[in-house]
Amino acid sequence: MDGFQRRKALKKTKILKAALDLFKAHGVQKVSVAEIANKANVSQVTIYNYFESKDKLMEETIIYYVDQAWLEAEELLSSDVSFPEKIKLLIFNKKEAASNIHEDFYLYFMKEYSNGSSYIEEFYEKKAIPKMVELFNEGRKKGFVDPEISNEAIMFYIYMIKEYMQREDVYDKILPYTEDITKLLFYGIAGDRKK
Amino acid sequence: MDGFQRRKALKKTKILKAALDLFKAHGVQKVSVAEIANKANVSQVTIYNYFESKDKLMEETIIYYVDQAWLEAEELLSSDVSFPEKIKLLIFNKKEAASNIHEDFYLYFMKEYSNGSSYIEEFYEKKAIPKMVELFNEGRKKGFVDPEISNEAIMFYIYMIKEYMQREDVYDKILPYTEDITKLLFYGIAGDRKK
Amino acid sequence: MDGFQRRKALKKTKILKAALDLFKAHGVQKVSVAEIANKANVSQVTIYNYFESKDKLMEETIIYYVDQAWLEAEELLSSDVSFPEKIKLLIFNKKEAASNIHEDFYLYFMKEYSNGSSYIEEFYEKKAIPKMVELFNEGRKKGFVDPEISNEAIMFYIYMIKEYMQREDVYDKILPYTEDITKLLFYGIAGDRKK
Amino acid sequence: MDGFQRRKALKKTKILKAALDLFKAHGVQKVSVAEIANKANVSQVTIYNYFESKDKLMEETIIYYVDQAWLEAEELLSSDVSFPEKIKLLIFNKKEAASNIHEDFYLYFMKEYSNGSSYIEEFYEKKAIPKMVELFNEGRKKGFVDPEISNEAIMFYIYMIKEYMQREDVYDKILPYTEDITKLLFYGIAGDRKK
DNA sequence: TATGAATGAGCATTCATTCAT
DNA sequence: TATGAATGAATGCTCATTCAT
Repeated sequence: MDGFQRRKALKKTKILKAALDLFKAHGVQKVSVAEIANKANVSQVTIYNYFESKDKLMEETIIYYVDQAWLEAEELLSSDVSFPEKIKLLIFNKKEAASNIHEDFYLYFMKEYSNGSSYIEEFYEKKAIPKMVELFNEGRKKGFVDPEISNEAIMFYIYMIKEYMQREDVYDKILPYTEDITKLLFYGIAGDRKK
Repeated sequence: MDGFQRRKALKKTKILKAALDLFKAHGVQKVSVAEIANKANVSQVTIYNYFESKDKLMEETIIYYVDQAWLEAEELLSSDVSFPEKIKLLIFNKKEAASNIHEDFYLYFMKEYSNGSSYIEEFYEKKAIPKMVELFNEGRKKGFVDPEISNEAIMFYIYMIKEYMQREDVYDKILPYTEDITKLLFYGIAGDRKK
Repeated sequence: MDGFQRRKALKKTKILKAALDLFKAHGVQKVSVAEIANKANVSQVTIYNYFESKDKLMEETIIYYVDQAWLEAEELLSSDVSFPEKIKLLIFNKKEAASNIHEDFYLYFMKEYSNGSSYIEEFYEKKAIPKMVELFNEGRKKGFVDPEISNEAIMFYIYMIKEYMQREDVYDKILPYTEDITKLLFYGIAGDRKK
Repeated sequence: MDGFQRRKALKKTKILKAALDLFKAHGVQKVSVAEIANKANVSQVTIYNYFESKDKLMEETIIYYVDQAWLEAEELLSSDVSFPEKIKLLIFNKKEAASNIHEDFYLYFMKEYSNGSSYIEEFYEKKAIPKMVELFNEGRKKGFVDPEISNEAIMFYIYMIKEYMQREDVYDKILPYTEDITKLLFYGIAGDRKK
């Protein structure tokens, strides 16, 4: 990558960062291209030169965000803590890049995901899901996970909780019940019947 | 209620219905007052006469929606099926008014709820929560519910799943895992360890 | 005037009063027909039944106002005070119906006057001007008024000052200079050179 | 000022000119931003880019107008004519930028003035008033001005007449009485009693 | 006669996008 | 490449006026 391209990439990142910050804070719909340009200290047209349209910018912002978030998640998954702890951190760890996402942005993110936008789709298929499956298998080996439950269902479950926790209005309300939620995740509403 | 008022109420309902349909389908922000007026076959101004502003219209639309949804939920809760079946239906019953809500509308709904808008808040406090608590207590009596888990946590859990299922992009994907999800809800990822 | 007509007249007056109050307070342009209807406790349509249009309502409101103001002015002019005192009161007497008129209303009033709307025109010609001329002649007889100055010019002068004083933004600022203004009116910027 | 800025300033002036013309002719409230845009041959949005809002545009238009009017007034005041002639010209000189202002615009102008909008306020304090005081002092030295009358009162008087003359409906009617008005200004309704 | 309901036309303002340099 | 300037289209909202009872 020569100087030109490096500078170009830098500027792109600057724009993506600005966009991500604003999208996270106020949602996609409420943020105008002008605001992003302003925050990134570039002209609106520069944004169009790099990203074609607000829609495309949003797509790339999501990709940028996914990449960042994945770095954090991967670190956690590869770390040396017990299975239950991993699960708990995965769900409640507020440090993650995702923290305090404006719901509106999350929606766009999820839509992107389910729309089959190749990058996100591939990211899940090639990176996120395998790593999670690996985690569950580890959990099964250690007796934490019911062998009869499909990985898909568990994943759905975990993403669901995680996502729910991201919501501004939910997190604080639910924090006091962290223990209960964890218990529910592991043993369901019927409780640990072995005890 | 005389003829005048009846007609007024009818028109109001017509507008609310149109608004609800459109909000559900495309979200609040993407639907213009003009579109609602069009769909309801009234003039924009009539909407303003009845509802003051788009914001207020949205509030009333949410109330209208909650009322409708509650009718269905209450029927289910009062019906003569077993506890597990009730829970399952509560979560997966697609017949409910809520079906296929555009996420954006849901966001507004939840914001309304957490903002302490009196009607919704009161609705939960006075109607929804008591009925749910009653359900859980019944479940506990019959041994389906861990006595150590708080009602709040369970409710959070159920609403979370329910809400998640409402999402256009999720429902179809998750349907095949209905059984697994139900199991997870009841026994968690550890599975029914009593078996 | 039978009961019907009396009630009709009463309602008309009620509307005119409401309109006048609002016009005075906020100007003609900022007051909507709905507000007038509201303040007068009648329906908008009733206003249209009586006055045809907002424009016509305004015309009649002005007439109503002129009639009221004239009553006060006439009383003053017919009273038993000296010529200079009369002039002074005429100009500075804040009690008059006109007090604290929103400028915007005054504009409409003056436009009406200069447009040759028959009533106002006639009012001036038949009532106001003759009375003023009478006053000036009395003033001339007593040596207060230069015989060489035309009545028209004096009238213009007095109306001008009076009108200027009506303006919200002017009255308070100018009050401290009341004496100076009066002197200027009587002796001009050159001052009383006889002294 | 480079080419960019020059063109920008030019366009701004073009808009201000259009706005001033329209405001003068029909008043502020009756003129829509669209009309101004049309007359200035720019898009509405351009106006918003330059002036933020209709209100701000109006403020700047007033400033623009004051500046223009002052240029003419200053020239007159610095010219080599007698004191009485200066006063007369000041009042009756129709050439001035102010000519035939719609009253509504004048209201906004005066409101601006009395609201303490810094520019106009400062303009009066630093420029207009000192120059006028200078004029009066000159008049006093030459025996045209009563030493006992305050500058404030005289200024009030002159502005009042000037303003009154600006009004569309007044000027033509009053023109025949120019001489009388001037006499009244100098000697009051009592007349020049020295004669 | 009186009125609640309804409306077409208009307004200030915002925004994603393109033009011209 | 980068940008200041410009814009068409749309939006929420208001108002004087008319309809229908």
